[in-house]
Amino acid sequence: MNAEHNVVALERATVTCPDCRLRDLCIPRGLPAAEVGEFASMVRHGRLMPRGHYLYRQGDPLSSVFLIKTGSVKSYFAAEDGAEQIVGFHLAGDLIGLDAVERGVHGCSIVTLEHTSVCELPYPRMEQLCQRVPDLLHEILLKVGTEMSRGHQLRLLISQRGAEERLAIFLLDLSARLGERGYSPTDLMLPMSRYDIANYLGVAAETVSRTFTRFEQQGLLAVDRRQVRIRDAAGLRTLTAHPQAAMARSGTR
Amino acid sequence: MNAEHNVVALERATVTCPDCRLRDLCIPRGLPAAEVGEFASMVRHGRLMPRGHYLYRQGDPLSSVFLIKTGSVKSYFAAEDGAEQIVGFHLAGDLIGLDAVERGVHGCSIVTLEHTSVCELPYPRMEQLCQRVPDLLHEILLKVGTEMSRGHQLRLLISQRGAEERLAIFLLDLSARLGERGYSPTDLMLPMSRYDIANYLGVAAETVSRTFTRFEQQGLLAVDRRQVRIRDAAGLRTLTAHPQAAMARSGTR
DNA sequence: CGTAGTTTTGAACTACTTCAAGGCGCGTGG
DNA sequence: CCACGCGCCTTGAAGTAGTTCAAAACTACG
Repeated sequence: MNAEHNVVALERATVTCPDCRLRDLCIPRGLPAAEVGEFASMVRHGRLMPRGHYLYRQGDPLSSVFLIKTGSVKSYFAAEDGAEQIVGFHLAGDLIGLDAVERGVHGCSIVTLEHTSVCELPYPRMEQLCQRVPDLLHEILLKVGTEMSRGHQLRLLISQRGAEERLAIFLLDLSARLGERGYSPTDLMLPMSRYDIANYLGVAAETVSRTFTRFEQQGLLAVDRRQVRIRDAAGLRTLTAHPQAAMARSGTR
Repeated sequence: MNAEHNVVALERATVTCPDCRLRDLCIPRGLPAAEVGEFASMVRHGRLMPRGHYLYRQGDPLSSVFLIKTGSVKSYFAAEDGAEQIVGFHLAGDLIGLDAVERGVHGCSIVTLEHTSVCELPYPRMEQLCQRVPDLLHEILLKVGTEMSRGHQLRLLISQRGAEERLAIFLLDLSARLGERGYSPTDLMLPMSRYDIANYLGVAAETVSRTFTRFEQQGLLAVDRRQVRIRDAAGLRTLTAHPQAAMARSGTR
């Protein structure tokens, strides 16, 4: 009963932007103080959803963009023949949904990987606000640009790096992002399955598994199911410096 | 002398947006007629550049965005260790430079692959105009979004498809894009080297070469150096339907 | 006509995939 | 509270697509 009472209390306690713990990671960080209130008033705060819940699906019309408050999601899209590609994993503070600006229709699906709470911002309002508040537009373009360059680096990773290097980079990147969000950068609780990691990194799930065990044998990691402790970050970073495939020639000369 | 005279004449003949042959592919297509003139006045039209010229380099501050009028370019970025990844090939009508919105600094370099003419639009002016003309913002987000989803598909292509399928898709895509621009969709003059194609598709250059010859032996293509004729588009499309690697499991269930 | 860059071809090698099977952990229902 | 069953994960062994190395053929261009 006490527990139930707490849940209700939590849901009622709509923390708005000025008070939010993620203030410094989220969109409002770029806004002048005066505008934050207006921004906050457009947002539906802290919607809770269980694991496996879809924020939206590929093909849905764009209605809102979302901000992850706690938890994590994966985004993926499917080709006509059913092949799926995980586009990315998103953590607290990430902005989601802008993939749909293309045609007003979402290009990929978003599923929660664990209990997750999100803030929801109706898209039309966001677009209006953009025109009044130049900084907001800038902030959003920044998010989009970051995602794009992330995608490019991932392509390089996948097409020019071996499996060990891919996983090392994946773990270091995740570690850094969790660190930015106030979690431990050495003790990671992976929210995604090996299959997800494999798909994301462009290798077979078995290869991911084997690589994990090899890392453990080398003393780089302590792995217990999805609980991963980074024992030797420097060692992981070393793997990172070994290009294994030929590099691009500049061509055109 | 006659020739020299013509060159001068060409450079003087600054065709502006309302008269441009690419009107329907370029940004102004989304603008109300009244705004096109204002847009056009901000643009430096039809700058000519030889093959191998850089529009900008990775790390350069963002000063302008560019629109390709004729010719083609490739964009690539380099990791710290020197590995390079070709991000994309751009043809007439493509908008270039928005990769820099992230931090005001370009995330990749752009080189011309042949004689190319571009229109240049100073970025600050573009941003100002965005706030007055909502449609322009929309048009730009659309471009960015398209590029993003193109990147995602490419990741799927690279991590889940075999070399033959990658090349087939590459050729069909190029064919379609050239077709949209009024060129022949069956007789392609590839502006990029085999190394470029290889890097873009995430395989070795030798593999690209071998795949080309196999396609020719199968009667799918007629290949003469960079001149490629598509003899059997349907056949190429068939290759496209053969996923060769395991597909993503949905995980999370 | 020679040089440099690009492309093709050949042959050996290997990192990763695929197939197959066993183990482990967790939630469910008895 | 324990046993059952289903996913998830790991491990092994065999196969292969693609890489790497090496060198020759071709093209363009001065």
